[in-house]
Amino acid sequence: MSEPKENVLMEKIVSLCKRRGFVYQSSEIYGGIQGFWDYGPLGAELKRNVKELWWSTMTRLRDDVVGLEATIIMAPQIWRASGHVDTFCDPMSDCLLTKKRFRSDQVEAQSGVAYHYAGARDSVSGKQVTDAFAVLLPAGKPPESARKTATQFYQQRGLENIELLGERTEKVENSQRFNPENGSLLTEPRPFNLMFKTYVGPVESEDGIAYLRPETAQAIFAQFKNVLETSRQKVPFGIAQTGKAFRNEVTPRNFTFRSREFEQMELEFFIKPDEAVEVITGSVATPKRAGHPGEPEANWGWQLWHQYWVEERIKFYEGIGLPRTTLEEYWQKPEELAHYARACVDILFKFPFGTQELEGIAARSDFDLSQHERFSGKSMGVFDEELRTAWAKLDDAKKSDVSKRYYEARLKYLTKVGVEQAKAEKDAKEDAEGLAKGQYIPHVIEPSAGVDRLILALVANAYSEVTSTDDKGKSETRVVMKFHPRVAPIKIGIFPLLKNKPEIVAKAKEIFASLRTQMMAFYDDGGAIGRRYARQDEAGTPYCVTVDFDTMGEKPELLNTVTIRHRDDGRQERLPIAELAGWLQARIR
RNA sequence: GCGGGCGUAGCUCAAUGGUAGAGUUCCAGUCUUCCAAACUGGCCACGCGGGUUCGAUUCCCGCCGCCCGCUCCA
Repeated sequence: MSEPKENVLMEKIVSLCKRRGFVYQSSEIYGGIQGFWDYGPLGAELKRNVKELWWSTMTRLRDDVVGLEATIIMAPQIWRASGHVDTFCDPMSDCLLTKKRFRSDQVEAQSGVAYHYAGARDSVSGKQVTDAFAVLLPAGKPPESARKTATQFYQQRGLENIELLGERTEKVENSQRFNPENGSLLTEPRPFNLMFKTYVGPVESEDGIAYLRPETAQAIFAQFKNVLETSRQKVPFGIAQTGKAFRNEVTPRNFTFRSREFEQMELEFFIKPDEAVEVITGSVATPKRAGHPGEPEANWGWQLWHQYWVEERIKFYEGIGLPRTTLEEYWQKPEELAHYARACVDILFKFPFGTQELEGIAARSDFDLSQHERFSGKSMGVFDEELRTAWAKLDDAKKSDVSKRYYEARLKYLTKVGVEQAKAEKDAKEDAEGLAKGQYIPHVIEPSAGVDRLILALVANAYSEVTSTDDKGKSETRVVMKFHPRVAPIKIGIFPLLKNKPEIVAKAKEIFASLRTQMMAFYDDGGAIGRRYARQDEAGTPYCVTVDFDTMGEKPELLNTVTIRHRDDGRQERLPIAELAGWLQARIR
């Protein structure tokens, strides 16, 4: 699993990130803080580029997606409706003997006789330990085995010649307090709340408790009706949002991969329930083959929409320089799916520390909007004129068939979330009647990506080393960050060939002044030309131009031209200064 | 949260119970005709806090952080 070589690569990447100003540890001068990372000058540009590309791909270049920018702290009821208050708060217990960790509520219940000990004493040194311990034995097993386990426990605490103290027994029925594997007592269940808590208002009282959002998505659901009414969009359409989210991870690991403060890029794409599609178009289209299904059609059911977004997202990754060979698709198995999800595809990237998730594309049915409808008491349904018109033209058999299926789907949701049977049936019936009038709660496809993970993937993918040997036989290794020009932090480096020739310097500065209004450009006249190229290679700058004597007209036919040097192969070509901006724009867009 | 390893310039690595040294990077300068050239000068470090000691970067303890494993990952 953890080849030393992969570790070394990760260490090099972390080191380069710091050296070149991509990523620093947060609060480093105070010793750092676990799970928090800052982006330096190059990292900030890289991240901005990635977010802007996502934003324009997902919203500006599409007719059917609009944006939202919601607050990080929202009404705490949102997190009850979404389920985060419950599922983010798992009680945990550790085995006192082996330190193995358990979800307290998922420990297999056991019965038998518990042997309690108040402590132990070393019969030779006289040293005493007063930690309490207990072992559960199945009924009928000899007490000796409990004493043996307890002896191990006290040996770990530094005693050698164990004399157990205060043994007493107790009958235990269906207890979850003992390790099923060895009978050892577990620690008291301790809550692990993964949501960061804070207080709104000056008084830190229970009433003021609020949470930093653990995902950006819920705001989209909470604002769904407002966006629908003000954006002139109709289902199917999407709402996109990027922003910070916070999770108090048990173990932040792998550099920035699992951070406690991180940024997400999420789309909630709302679609009609399959029953509505069927009524309107006569039948529901389902996936025919793997790969991109093409431009959306009115008869697409949720499965085609899901496949469409998986392929759109992979296309996006390819477009910013993550080849398909570095990615993996993982279709979650039915038993792995969250209870509300119908399907979920993870897009994974082959990180040096393992193949890990970049983005999840979940088909979440109408779960989220339904939850907010129940918890807020506000309708999350939409009215669909097309559906009402089409419904009127159906024959009675079809009406009753579709109606029944919609009723069953709604009933299934309502009973699953714990609505009492009689009320669930009544509500599901109302929902089915609503469908006949053109009303439904939209279903949703959710492509949800982690910005920081993507940055790390781009950095890992770009990292490459070039070893060259000079004529003295001394070899050295240089790092080249092969970012796609679209995401590269600096697009162009501009150098005067010589620093001490004022006219060359002035010309280079002139080019810099003109290009920097259009793209991230960097002027450098420090050190030898080769050193400047090497510095830009480490920053991942795809192109560098150099102003030389020919630019100034030493060879008249080359007047006002510059050399442009390619990062990945060192190749150079000559271009008129006037064409430079256009040449670059064509490559960084 | 548990167990193991680690913590010296930005980076790579030394030495030491008695005021920390090199290479490289970086900055300034001389010199320059396209891939980390040379020379000169300069900046910069014992993670933090206790303890032992006349004196601690070195020994001990605690904390913090990083790496690995366990656990967790809606």
